Amino acid sequence: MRAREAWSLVLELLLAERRRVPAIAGALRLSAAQCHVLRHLEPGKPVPMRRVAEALACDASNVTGIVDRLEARGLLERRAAAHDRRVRVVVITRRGAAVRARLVARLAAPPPAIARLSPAEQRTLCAILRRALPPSRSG
Amino acid sequence: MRAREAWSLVLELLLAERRRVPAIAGALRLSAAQCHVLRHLEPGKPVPMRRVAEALACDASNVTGIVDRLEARGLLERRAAAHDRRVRVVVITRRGAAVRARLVARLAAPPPAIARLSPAEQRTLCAILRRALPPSRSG
DNA sequence: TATTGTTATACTCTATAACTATA
DNA sequence: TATAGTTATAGAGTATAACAATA
Repeated sequence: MRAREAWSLVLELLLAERRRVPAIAGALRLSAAQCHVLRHLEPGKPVPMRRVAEALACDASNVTGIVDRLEARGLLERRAAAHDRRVRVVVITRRGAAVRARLVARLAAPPPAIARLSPAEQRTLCAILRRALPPSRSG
Repeated sequence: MRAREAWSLVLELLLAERRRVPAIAGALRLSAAQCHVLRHLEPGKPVPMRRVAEALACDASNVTGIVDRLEARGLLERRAAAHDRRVRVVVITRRGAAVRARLVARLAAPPPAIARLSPAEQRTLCAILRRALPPSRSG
């Protein structure tokens, strides 16, 4: 059973890259949670607050403050939902989309650990990870 | 170049397992940062505060509070270092070591994504990740 | 009655700056 | 002068509980 060893190696990689998100976030004057929200908001696709809370995997009460701060910077907007007046949806603004694009680009840059692998190893890694991850997944 | 794709898949796995550490921490009534500290402290091996800060990759001023709370629960102790009276070292207690053992065991349990891979895939994954990770690494 | 979003509250992590005691 | 640890401070994330508006 190599599952434990494989997992411990993944954890190690995870630990090695632990500062990556905070560092990229900081360079864009964002927090990690704010990055998650921006990343989750595709331009032109409104998302209810409740869905944002699920994406962040945190209590809904926290989303109020996180969205407040993003809205104050003009990176997203709150709107009323037509079908249910209890619901408020969040939409990324043009300015927010520009920040999001930079964010996504920086996150996508592979770290040294991945870059140092040979093309063949990278292909194999892709194949295995595609098998490992559940089929239904959202960025 | 599959590096970007491989990295995006690793990020996805990372995202999928994002709640793992907080969840395990919470079950042991610890924060994520406190878990990192306990994990870093091998029984019988004192570590200077400064090294703890490096392990957490945060400013040294934060370590004071984190260690304070662990010390208040009797999970570790502060001691004076013999060679340099400015330095204080941290040592895990017997009680702390017991909590640490449970913590490490739970962290080590492979998640579904890894467990669903075949033994051959797991072996290959191990081999690739060992190549990816720098040789000098500490848990 | 149940759900959505908010507010109030309390705790922890985080960085920066200033301080002390050593070196 | 420089370093190790602390304190003070401010800002952000987190959970729980209570609340108003709506379903």
